Amino acid sequence: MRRYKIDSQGKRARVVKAARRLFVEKGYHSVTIPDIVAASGVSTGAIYNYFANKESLARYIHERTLADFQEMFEQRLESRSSTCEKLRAFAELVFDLAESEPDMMEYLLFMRHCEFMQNAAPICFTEPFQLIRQIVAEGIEKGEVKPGDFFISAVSYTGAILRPVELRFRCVLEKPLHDIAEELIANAWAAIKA
Amino acid sequence: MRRYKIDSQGKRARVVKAARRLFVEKGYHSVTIPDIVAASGVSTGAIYNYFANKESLARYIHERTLADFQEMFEQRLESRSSTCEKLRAFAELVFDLAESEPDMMEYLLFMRHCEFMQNAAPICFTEPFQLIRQIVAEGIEKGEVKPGDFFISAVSYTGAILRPVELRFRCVLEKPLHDIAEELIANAWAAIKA
DNA sequence: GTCTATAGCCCGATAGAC
DNA sequence: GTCTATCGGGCTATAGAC
Repeated sequence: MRRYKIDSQGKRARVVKAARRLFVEKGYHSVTIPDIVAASGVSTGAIYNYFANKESLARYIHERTLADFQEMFEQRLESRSSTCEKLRAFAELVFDLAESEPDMMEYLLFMRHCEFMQNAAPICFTEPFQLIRQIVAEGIEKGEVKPGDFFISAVSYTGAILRPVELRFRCVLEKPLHDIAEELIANAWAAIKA
Repeated sequence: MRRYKIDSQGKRARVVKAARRLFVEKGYHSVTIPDIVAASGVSTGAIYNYFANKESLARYIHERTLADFQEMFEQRLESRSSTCEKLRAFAELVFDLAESEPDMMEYLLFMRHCEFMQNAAPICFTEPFQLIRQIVAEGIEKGEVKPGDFFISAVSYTGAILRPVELRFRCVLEKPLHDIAEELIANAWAAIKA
């Protein structure tokens, strides 16, 4: 009852890892199959054994990356009850991933999936960001977030958190995110708290 | 004493306009010369008469777009004295441009210039964003912005302003930016005010 | 399953007429 | 200055041996 395509030497995973790194760095269209071959050490023929074509490889990477992020976010939310703490969980996850899984975080921040999927939803419409908006909406009901449009408050918060991560990757911010995390989280919360 | 290449019918400008739109939409590498020919109504030969190659067209567009933004920003700063008002000038410029010059604003937000210029400075290192940081630093000195690292406060503010613009372009935000501008500016200022 | 070699296609840039 | 037609290069995806 096993999958019909066995990946005995983890080649599939190596291709995925190398390709995501390259896609983020150079953009989907700039990455050639020979590039992926060189970076992963897996041959052209083997790549086409695991993926129908370059586009379906990109789609697979996209889905996996989003699903992994969503799972991590939900896991960290379990122990948090107040709105402030839940939003902090998002910020901390993002800051942690920027250090421990930079490929994943850069993908989420910078990847243009429209280069290979014409009519896919923007990332900010996907589950994790829907969840953020829901948390903010509940925060307004509970009186923890200032009254107003929950959408606007959610955007103000995530903007104040995600922009520093972008600038850290672009080497504009010199200090590691962990050193300035508390100040960033405080600023973001000050923008929307009741 | 005139330029040696005359552009009698504004073809050069039409190429620039069409190419910037296409570059933002599809990314540098996805845009082909035939695409630009179709979108601008200018022939291949004429395009190569005005620009040495595709890359130098992209560089020209990049420089012009940044310089235009910087000029507009400086102009709007002239009448503002307090830190809050200066930062508001930035926010209002960005919101206005998103409506009146969406191509320009999308270019500034989304364009990956590293696709055609390998070692160019990130946009956030360029003059307009240096200026923002300077304004915030002065605001801290004057006691208008809370004490701390001016870099962090500048990033928190611009993040809370630019993210909504991104989401508006991605059609995640349904309301026009002008309708929610005051709330966004208030949130961003709340994040960093003294 | 995995490899190498290559077919077939499309793009950027140019040549040469007007 | 502007056009159309085309060349050479480099890409994706496949063929066929192992």
